[in-house]
Amino acid sequence: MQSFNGVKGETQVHDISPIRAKSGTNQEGTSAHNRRVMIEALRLNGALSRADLARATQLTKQAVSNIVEDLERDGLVVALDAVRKGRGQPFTPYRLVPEGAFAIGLQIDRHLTRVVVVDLVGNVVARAEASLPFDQPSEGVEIILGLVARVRHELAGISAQSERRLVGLGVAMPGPFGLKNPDNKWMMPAWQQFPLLETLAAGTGLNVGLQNDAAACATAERIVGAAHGIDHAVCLYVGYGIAAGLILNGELYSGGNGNAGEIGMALLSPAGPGSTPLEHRASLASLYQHLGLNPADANLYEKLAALAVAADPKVMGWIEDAASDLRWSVHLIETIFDPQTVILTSGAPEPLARRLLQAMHPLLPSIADRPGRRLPRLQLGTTDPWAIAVGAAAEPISRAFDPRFSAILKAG
Amino acid sequence: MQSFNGVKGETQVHDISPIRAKSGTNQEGTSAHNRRVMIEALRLNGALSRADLARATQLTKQAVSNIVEDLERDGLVVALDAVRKGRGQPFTPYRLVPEGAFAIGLQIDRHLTRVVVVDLVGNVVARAEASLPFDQPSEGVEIILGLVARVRHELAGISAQSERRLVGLGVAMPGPFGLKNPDNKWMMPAWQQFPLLETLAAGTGLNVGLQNDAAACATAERIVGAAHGIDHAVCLYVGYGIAAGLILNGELYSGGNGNAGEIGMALLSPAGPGSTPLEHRASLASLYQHLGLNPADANLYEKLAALAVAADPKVMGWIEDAASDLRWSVHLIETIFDPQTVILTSGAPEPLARRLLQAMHPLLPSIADRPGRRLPRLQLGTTDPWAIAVGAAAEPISRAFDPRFSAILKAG
DNA sequence: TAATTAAGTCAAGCGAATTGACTTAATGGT
DNA sequence: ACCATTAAGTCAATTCGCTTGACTTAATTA
Repeated sequence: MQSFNGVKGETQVHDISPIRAKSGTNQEGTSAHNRRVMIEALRLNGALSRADLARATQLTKQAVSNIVEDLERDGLVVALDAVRKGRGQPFTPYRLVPEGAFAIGLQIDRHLTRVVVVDLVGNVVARAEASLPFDQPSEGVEIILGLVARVRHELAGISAQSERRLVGLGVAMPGPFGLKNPDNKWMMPAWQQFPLLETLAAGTGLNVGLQNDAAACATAERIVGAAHGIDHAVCLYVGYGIAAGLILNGELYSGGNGNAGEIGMALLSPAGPGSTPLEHRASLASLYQHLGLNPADANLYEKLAALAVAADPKVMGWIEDAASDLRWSVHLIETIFDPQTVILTSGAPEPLARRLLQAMHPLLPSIADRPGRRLPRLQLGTTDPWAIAVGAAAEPISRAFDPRFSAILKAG
Repeated sequence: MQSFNGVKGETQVHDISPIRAKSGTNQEGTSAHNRRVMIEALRLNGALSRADLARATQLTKQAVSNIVEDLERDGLVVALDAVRKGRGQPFTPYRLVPEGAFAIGLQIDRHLTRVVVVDLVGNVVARAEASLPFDQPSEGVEIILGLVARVRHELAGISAQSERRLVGLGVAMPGPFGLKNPDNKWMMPAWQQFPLLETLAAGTGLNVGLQNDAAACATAERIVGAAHGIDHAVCLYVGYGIAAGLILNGELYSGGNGNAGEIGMALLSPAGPGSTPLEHRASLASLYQHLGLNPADANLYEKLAALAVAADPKVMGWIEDAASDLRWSVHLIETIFDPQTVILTSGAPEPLARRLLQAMHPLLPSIADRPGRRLPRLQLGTTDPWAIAVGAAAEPISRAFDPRFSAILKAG
């Protein structure tokens, strides 16, 4: 018997280091998973009868009946009118109750913060924004807590229960996080050093989670956008910086340290003077610089929209250059991830985003160019500037209600 | 109430399209998962007592006891001598029984095929190889079935039970799979068109699965190599072609169509004449061409080893060029995936691989260059030419015994 | 020698899905 | 108009696998 490498399966009796193992599970995990599966099925299919749910999830009618009854008692689903269709007893479809759960989403951007409240199905039920001091997080947090209190108050008006149904607060801000040299203008260094999550958790009493802005965009696309029900999608987000949100196997992928998809810092060639980070070329920051605009300008959005509609030559020039890099980025993403589709999202006004999308065509050949494709290789996602805040809010909802491996396991 | 995009959560009562949903689960799923967790814990930690297992998996002592008893009866684990350590009753460590399961791994390469039998802990217990006609799969399959029969016969000599304990046959061959134009010399077009898996399944009576060679390499690294117990690792495989095997969240990631990681076809710049596929520059095929060697040469391996040891100038020149591209590839991989480590593996002789690894240093700066790192950014994996076959065999073992989401769910 | 610590077993309990028979309420064929 | 058929959904008993809490065993330490 021989091993192909030096690393044999030698038996070491007892290690000093902590034991590495995944958690086990029990009936609670089973039940939690099945509840989540029901919710996801209703989210993806609109409304389903118990019999439909049983067929779709491979559970017995009886199990489904019990779970649906539970969910109904918890106010997460509601029965619609019975439907007669063909032979047999009429069926009673169930659908999700939007007011069954809420989450708060917080986007922290360079000069601006947005807060939204999103319900179980992804509708925005309250929103608020304010400008933010770029380098004064302690002041900024006060502003944020004020906005959160405001939307919470608004939420309280919706129903008496709604406060009880808040599942968490999701934060989205530019990454990457936790690096050595945070004196990088893309990363909002002052905010990264500040104990943001702890302060927000203490100030709101909610569970707080963090993602980068591209991840939030992908999360938003998955809950209410182009990635709805798609298990392998990459969301290319062109904002002030540029990054990719990765939906792999139906879940957001964050990497070993939460920085997966931060392609803004990717160098564009192996070496030498042409070796520029992607962020310096294909990002709105580069566009602002190209146009000599001040990123803090309050009318920036409208100005850009007007220039894009008018096909301003300087804008078109930037588009052409950026499109070249982005076209190649899509090629690389397709080659590396083999996704079902790539979604282009942007903080830019829609006319600009559309022109950018057009300029990226024709796409470079890649393995994505395969026979029998159904989804487009590249499609436009949302260009709503609130999308990141929505995605931030979608994360706690997804954590609470979507089927996922970790939800089955004990503890953690 | 408003939604940030056109895509509202409108309730459609009953769709014609099939209902999309994940499977539910039940106690069988629970139990299957817990068994797998035990096996993984023993694989990662060598030998553990029931009490250790209970602590590590968060299950109760009693549950662990029952499962261990089951596993012991099934011949998958065995008790070692009791150990006295500190106060309390001595504990009885358990370890995996290598002969508890076997799988056959098959590598199909351009001019060669290798077959191995691997046991539960990753030891190679039988091996065989033969040369293969590049473009005659129907003949080739006969040769392969002959080799498989041979190793199975050898396996039968190990124990009476061993044939019953064969969990499957894993195939590894160059990808990508299922593209439009399979008249590409890297992809072995004749083999891709041939109904290989069906023929092998019929000819062996075993479950058959397929991966590309880089994925197999990553699977091998995970079971017995540098990625053992690491949940986020990318395995960069430099063989005749080049590709990456992706271990994400502790599982191999294959993408939407099974072609994730096939970076050989990645273009090295956005456009223009410099836009070459990576495969044309950083692969052994390019080295053979650079040296004027015939890839089918039987002594290729020894020749390359000798040239590398002697620091042949032509080889060193290729190494320098390839290292530049690979250094950049590592940079991109780190930026995109944020893995805990990148593993360089190769079908090249070890001296050549070592020189290549050295030439890749210093690495380009990236987000992987973070404070508090424990693992090296880049490390050398196996250079054993049998590694791909081992990885091919490891896949069915992993499928049968490793904890994974899909193993909990009902049905297939 | 007695107290303490820890591994591991025993037996009853419990939660959640399964099973199979049953009820309800439609449609479609004669 | 009637009855067989089809399908949704319920009822009650069962089963399966983890949990609970008390108990046993066997070592170390004071």
